[in-house]
Amino acid sequence: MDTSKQNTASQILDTLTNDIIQGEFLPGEKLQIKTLKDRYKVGTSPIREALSQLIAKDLVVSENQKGFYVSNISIDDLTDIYQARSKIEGLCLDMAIKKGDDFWESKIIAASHLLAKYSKSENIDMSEWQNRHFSFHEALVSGCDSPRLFQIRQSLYEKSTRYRNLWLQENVTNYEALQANQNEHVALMVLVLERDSISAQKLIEEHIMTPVEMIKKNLP
Amino acid sequence: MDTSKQNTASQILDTLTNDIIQGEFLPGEKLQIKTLKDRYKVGTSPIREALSQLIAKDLVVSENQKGFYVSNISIDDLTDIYQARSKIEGLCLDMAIKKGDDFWESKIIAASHLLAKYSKSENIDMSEWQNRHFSFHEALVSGCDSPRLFQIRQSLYEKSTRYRNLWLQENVTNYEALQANQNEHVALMVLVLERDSISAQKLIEEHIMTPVEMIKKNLP
DNA sequence: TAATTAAATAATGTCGACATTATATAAAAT
DNA sequence: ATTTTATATAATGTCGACATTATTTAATTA
Repeated sequence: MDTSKQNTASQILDTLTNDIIQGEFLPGEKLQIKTLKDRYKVGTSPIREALSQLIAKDLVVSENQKGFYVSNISIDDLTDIYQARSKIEGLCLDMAIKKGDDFWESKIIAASHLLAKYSKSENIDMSEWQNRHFSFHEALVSGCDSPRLFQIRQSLYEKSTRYRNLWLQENVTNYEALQANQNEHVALMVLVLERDSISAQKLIEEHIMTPVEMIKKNLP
Repeated sequence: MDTSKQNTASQILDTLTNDIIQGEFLPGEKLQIKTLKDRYKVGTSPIREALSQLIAKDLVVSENQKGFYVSNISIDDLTDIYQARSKIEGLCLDMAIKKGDDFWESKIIAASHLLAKYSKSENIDMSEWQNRHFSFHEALVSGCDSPRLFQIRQSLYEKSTRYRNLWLQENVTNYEALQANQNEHVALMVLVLERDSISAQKLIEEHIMTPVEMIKKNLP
């Protein structure tokens, strides 16, 4: 698909997706057609087409003749998403370790350096830290050449991000937690470069599950 | 969502999904709005909303101002889907083995019996065999209580079905292949009931990958 | 006053119309 | 004859209108 010249529906989809993930629209909130039309200054069709795609992505639910609502959140769902995500990440990492080449290794080392340097720095801007964190994990699994697994990974990441954002809004970063986190990253890289798939898989699963308990406690 | 009183868009989605998976519309085929309106006797909106959902489900692609097309197929995509499917099925089975109770075990034994009996029978109706085959595999993973993993499993199954249908149309079933297949089912059940997760996972992955080579050769 | 019913208001889901863009056809040029 | 340009045709994507269904408000009853 050509993304340079999108149609209105696609633009609305991107914006709405973002607005939901960023918590602009809260879980369970009604998405009234008229409100959305006014907000985004477009007609009925693009709104409904975007909402249709969001239904397929599980970010929106609809009831016939009653309209559209942002998908609800729950502790069970949070746990399920993170658990599934950790397993999928494990699969991706396993495949990456089995198929990754020199170029893949170098990408990991580069990304790790960027993350390590920033984690040690004085004033940490969380947005920048998240970029580097994201890139590091992306690098780890980049050797996995399964488009479908990647797509699943991305979709679950998106869903988990919504939960994380609902939590982050009211929480500042904890320095010690960040350092513990960073130690795991280094350990992870070592295991991956040693091609120790079993241990790496185990660690990445634990790593991803780490924030779950904290998010649970802080869920609105 | 209430499925008893669906709206037009949802009905069209179901029908269209089926028509694509069953090969009523072929890979790469253009899905012209007017044609679909005439075929299903509805207006523009429900058609476009259904197509929007199919885009999110990867069964349809669209290009701005050029319209909608059934997603293309390829050997690479076929392989990727089956590979991802086998891994996901492995995850589901692993979790089922770890969490399954007596009731789950009995469901497996019951489904296995139905499949075994039918596989030995004289005149095998493939549609009925597929039902029982499906139910057996469903029973195996039914102990897995992760909605998300199940959803991913279902989504990949749907995609693989399209490939299988494109192949099945021109192929009759091979008796020996069916018996070999059936032997695997029995072995699988034994491993699962013994709670031998590692071996069961290995076998299910191979089991799912079995038809890939044959489908490859017969792809249109 | 609380519960029930009726009327009024508002929202949803579907439709056909229309402007814009792409494609097919015909005319002109090399 | 082939390429290029101009014209005609067709399809897409968006819009507001409207019938249908839900929700709110007011009126009626117990």
